[in-house]
Amino acid sequence: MEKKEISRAVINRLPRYYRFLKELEKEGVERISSLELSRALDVTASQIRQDFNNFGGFGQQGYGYNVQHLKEEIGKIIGLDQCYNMIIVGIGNLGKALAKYPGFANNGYSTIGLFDSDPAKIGTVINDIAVRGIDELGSFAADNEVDIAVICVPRTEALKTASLLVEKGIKAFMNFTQADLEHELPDGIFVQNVYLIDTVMLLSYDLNNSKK
Amino acid sequence: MEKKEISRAVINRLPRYYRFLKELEKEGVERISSLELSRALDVTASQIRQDFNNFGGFGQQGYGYNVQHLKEEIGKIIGLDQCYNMIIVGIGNLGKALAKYPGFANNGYSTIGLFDSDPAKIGTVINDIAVRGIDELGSFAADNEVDIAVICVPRTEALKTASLLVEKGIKAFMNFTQADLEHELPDGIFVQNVYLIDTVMLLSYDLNNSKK
DNA sequence: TAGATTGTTAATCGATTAACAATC
DNA sequence: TAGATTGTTAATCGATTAACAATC
Repeated sequence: MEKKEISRAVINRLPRYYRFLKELEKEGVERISSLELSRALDVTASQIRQDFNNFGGFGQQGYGYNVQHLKEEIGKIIGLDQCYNMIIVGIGNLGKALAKYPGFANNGYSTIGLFDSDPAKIGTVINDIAVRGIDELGSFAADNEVDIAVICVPRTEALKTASLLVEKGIKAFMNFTQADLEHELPDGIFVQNVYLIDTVMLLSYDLNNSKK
Repeated sequence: MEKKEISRAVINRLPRYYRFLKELEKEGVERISSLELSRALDVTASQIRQDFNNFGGFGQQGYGYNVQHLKEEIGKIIGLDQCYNMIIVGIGNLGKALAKYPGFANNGYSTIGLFDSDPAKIGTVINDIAVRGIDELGSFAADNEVDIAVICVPRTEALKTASLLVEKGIKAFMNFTQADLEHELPDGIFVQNVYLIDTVMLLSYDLNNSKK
């Protein structure tokens, strides 16, 4: 099983490919060429072929790609042939919104636990799941198979929370705080940050640097 | 005013630099070297100096960088010496959470309008702002100085909504839907996507491709 | 002055694009 | 078979890193 390390740039494009193919499939499109894909996705056809060939190539000369097959293969690479259990820690406005967000379940990510330290929230039910106290977090993580933890606690609590979960064996974090978990947690732990502030800042940069 | 185009990779790092410097400033740190920055931010010292030198260089040989000055200069580049007006369109769970999110206001982004099509929501007040009907969106955008629109409507409405706002002169969009606004809207319009699904997908990829 | 650390040029590395032979 | 389009190699482009002279 000799793998030639696949670059992060390629990986990062996979979800986008997947989503687009899923849509094509829904529309009943059967085949598509790299050129057509490139027009729809605003990348070069060459790049698309290169990307796919990192994984062995899923097409056929003279034909192109079978939409359904390509979708499934990319899904497998991402790991979408499995389901994942998520917990959300910190049921503030954002945590609550994520608990209700249908997109996760629709794609195979089930939320199986919600946690907050506020006694007023503990016991309330969101989307059929009761909020548990943060003191139960450790035991819950130890007793259940949790794949991904969504961190929505206040920034000051983020590292402590994540570290506890790492101890209990959780390896993947979706981080909505400004804490730099990636740098602070041990190697082999995966962190994806959603830095909402950074995102709007990039918009103001663009607004200020376009008027020429 | 000869500008040598600054690469997006550099721009994308600016918010992170800014946030870290802001924190250093709060802690009372006065000066810092590129080497110290590189340790804290997990990039090379060389890259940090390169990045800053795209804008002329803010340091001093033998001394390093003055934290406050550097923070202010990067802030100016991002455009944080100004304030911005935002509107949020689509007050579902996510839209509501964003309306209550303090991070925006804390960084100079004021939310001045909320819009939804659901009559039950219209008139309700979130964070001192009354939700308006979506039918008022066009006139509101025309009558007020709106810099950034946050798109939280259902995906099927996203392009229509954004197009209307483009007509009214809005140039920057923060997009929480899966719609590919970037590709569909005219040139010169800035879109930042927050694809929550893509983010968790990258975590499942990592989970599946680490166990060696 | 000597030491430190930047600014900046040159070297390296990696990712994207171009081109075309392979082949369906 | 002829046409189409991939898989794949080679060329280009851009971003990161290394190195060091400039200078505070």
